Amino acid sequence: MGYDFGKIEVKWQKYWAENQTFKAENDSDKEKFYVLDMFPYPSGAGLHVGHPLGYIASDIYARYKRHKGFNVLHPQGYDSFGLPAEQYAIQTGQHPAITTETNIKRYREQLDKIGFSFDWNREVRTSDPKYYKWTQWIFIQLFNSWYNNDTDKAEEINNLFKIFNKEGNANVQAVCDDDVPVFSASEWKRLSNIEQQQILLKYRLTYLAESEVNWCPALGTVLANDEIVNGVSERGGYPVIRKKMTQWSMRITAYAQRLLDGLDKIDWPQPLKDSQTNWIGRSEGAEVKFQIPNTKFEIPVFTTRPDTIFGTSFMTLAPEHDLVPKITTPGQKSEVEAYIKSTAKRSERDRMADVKTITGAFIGAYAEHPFTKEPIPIWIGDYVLAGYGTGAVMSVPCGDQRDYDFAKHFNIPIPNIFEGVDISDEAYANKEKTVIANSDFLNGLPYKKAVRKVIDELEKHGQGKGKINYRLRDAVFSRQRYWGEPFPVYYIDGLPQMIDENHLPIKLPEVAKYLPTETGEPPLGNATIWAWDLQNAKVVSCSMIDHKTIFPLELNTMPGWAGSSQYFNRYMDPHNDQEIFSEKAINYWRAVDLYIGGSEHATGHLLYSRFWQKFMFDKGLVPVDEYAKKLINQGMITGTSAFIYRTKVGNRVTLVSKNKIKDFGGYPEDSNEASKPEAKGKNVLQKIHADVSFVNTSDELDIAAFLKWQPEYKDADFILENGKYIVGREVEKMSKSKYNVVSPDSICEDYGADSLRLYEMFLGPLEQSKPWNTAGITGVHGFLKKLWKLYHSGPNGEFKVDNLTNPGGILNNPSPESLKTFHKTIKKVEEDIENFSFNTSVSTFMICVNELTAQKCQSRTILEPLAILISPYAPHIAEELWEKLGHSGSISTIPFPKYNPEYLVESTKEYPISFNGKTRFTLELPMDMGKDEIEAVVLAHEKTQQQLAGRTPKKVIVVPGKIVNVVG
RNA sequence: GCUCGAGUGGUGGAACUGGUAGACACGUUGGACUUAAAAUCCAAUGGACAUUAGUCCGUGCGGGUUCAAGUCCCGCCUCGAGUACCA
Repeated sequence: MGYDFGKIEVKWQKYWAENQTFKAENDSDKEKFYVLDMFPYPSGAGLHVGHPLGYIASDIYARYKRHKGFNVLHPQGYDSFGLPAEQYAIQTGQHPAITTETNIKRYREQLDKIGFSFDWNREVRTSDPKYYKWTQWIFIQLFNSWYNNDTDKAEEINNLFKIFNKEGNANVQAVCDDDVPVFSASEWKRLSNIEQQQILLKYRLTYLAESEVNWCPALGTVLANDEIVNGVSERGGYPVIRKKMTQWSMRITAYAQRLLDGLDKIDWPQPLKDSQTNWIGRSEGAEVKFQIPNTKFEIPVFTTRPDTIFGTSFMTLAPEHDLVPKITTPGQKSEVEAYIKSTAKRSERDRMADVKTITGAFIGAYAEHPFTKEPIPIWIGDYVLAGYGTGAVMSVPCGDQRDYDFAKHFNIPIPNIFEGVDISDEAYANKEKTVIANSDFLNGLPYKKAVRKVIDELEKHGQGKGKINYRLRDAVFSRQRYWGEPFPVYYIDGLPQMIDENHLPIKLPEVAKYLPTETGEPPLGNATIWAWDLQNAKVVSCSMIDHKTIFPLELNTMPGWAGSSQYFNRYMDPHNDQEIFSEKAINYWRAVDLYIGGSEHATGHLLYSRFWQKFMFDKGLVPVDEYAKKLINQGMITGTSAFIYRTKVGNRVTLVSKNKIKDFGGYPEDSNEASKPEAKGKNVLQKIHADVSFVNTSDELDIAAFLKWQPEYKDADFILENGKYIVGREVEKMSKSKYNVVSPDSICEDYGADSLRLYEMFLGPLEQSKPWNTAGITGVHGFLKKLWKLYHSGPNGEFKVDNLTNPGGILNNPSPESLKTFHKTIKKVEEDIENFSFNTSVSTFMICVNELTAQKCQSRTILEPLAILISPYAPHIAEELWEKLGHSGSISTIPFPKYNPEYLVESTKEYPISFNGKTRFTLELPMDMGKDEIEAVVLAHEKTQQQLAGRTPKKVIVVPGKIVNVVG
């Protein structure tokens, strides 16, 4: 009886589903362990073999932890709001909910075939109103909060309101908009309700504000930076302009420092931490105020080099800076306006790509140096970004290369304030070696001391202060899309109001069209019913808006990251319709113990979700402020594309086999030869992707199948080698358009899910990216067959354990060498799982089974625990063998075997001995011999004596079990 | 440009704190069993000379530390990922 993986896998998958084998309880005496995957977006293309890599790794770990006696939470769900479903809807009119449902079904089928131990009772979908009710709920909590820098946490907005009533805002240390005026309690009370609300909005953790976005008028929507190529939209090639729009934003900047500090507490990959650190971009320096004489204006700038303040020879503002129109002199007006117009046309990307060209304009105004009181000309230039710092810089050309280049270009003086440094060719930016000169009270001071001194002086004169600036910006939270969470917001007199929590969720309305309306309103503007009836607390028809009891609703939807920022906590109590999760559930599960997912979310999801978690922590809703203790980034699995080479001979299309190209007098179009000028007019062969499913493991193309797929080559000539057409191979990203996609379904069908699981792990280290190559799977598949055989040694292939009652059939006493083999394996496998070295443990299994087979191991004492050991990796075959061994029920919670160190002790061990790194011989010594004893034996050894030739050894290096080294 | 990571056979990759480099697997070659193929099993497989027994060279390049370096230090080269006028 052979290894019939198909039958076994169907049987056990059905068993697990029927018996709810992997259901996690919120009530358990066992210790908890939470293993989380990043939930997938269910795309129409289905899964390819690259997708489940992380899921397999986390599944192995989850199953291992179950064997170790933990109550394991291992959930899965779908991040089902998103662009592709909406694009599809725009093209076909098909409702995104329908395509999403279809895709989820397909995903589920594919996932089930791989045999994951997910607790599907806890499935969540971000597009499900029962789920996004709580996304909307969190939004309301954020709206009702402000960030108090004194207590360093988020607090109720009502408290702020009370403080304003009592004493105004002079003593409030809050993270808020820059333009909040200082007011007293009496001034506050004199404000109208609307004015008060407008001020509170500047403090709320989610707020409405004008921000600059990439607007594509033709598409009628905002585009992200990566949706724009060379200044035009990626889709359609329409022009994109930068435009100010009123948008919802999240005040993530309030948490910048805590997001940085938190990184020290969590076990995440260093590169990922680095990229978050980078993204937050903390820099220390000072804010300096420059007055503009004879006006009420002052320009604050941020600088990391306040020590160079006496080197300031001009100021530069971002072209979009608010003050520019106000302070430009009439004589410069036309030039300045022309410049602003020309920069506004350039997209962010253009600006980035073209950093070499120096442009700018003098605006005619002068600021006053805070110390020397000398006039400083004010320029605008697009090397200064509106969104960073204050959008203005004090330009110190001797100390900053960009300022230097700008000064050179516009003939602005470059005063030197560094001692003993030549700045005739370039700026001098080495802070550590800086000694300041020509700088009044700073002369002779090194960088650090000078910085401190300047900040002291600035503060004394009210001209500035020490400041920490962050690169991180508040996150824009509005999208002009249909397929996302609606905001629980309506407007009275243009002011946003939260819908009462009791009326959530606010469900997405049906719309006629999924594109934004022509007036620029988001798709929800196309809904026939989409307004808020305050009295009756329900969504009603647009035509009835009277602004008295019926009010307009927010038409934007939330961005993709909204739904994924708290899903890990919702899994703990996913069916709770009273609370986002119960206190009991969150206090039991607390945090994710192991999170596995891709590094592409480093500065998106993984940052936003940490932000929300910290907010939830401040509100006392969660017990920990970092939700994932350990995180692992699995690498990408790339595809191995296949190419055919096409050319024309006369009028005939000719396809040339790879190794015949040279004989044919040609070369592939991307080869070195083809790029040389002499290649012109020579025989350059076009490379065309062939579907990898028509290519066998020896790179031979199945011509018949290929022609069926691409009938246009029916009449082509094939130039073969040895009767075969050999394709070219290249590693590329796995993608439909490259015809190199391998689906897990076909692998499961041909080799089984257990082979797929083992092979994905065997391919290489989890965190590395590596190419898929189906050919190699025969190795692990062969291993599973050997494993099966190990348990089936009878002459007719009957199960070996059936012979248990048959005298002489089964030896219950394993041989010492089998015990050694097996206990060695337990130790290694356990260590490997704990270190996430899944690839090497697969090798360990292979060695183990090979050795046990060679040793003719027939012992139940070994074969039983071996099945457990292997079950996290290959659960189906393990369950089947476990059953054949006479057990009922699932193997999944049977305790993991323990190794006995006694079996690992070797009685003697060969110790290689070397002298001066050259001469080597070995001694056989008992394993348990101590250091001194070994030394004595080594010295007494005849050969050692010869080698030492009468000299006394300086030292004997002993590493028990490893090596002995004698230094003569 | 900056930050991080990686360079080991024909290929994917092993090698724990420096301690017999190339585990395990793919591929290739030869053999067994077969009418044949598949499947299975056995053997060889870093390179060069010797082909019994051995010797020398080998972890991107050049130095260094050490009895001993893939591993540690210094200087380069190449590739990959992220980020980009951040004042």
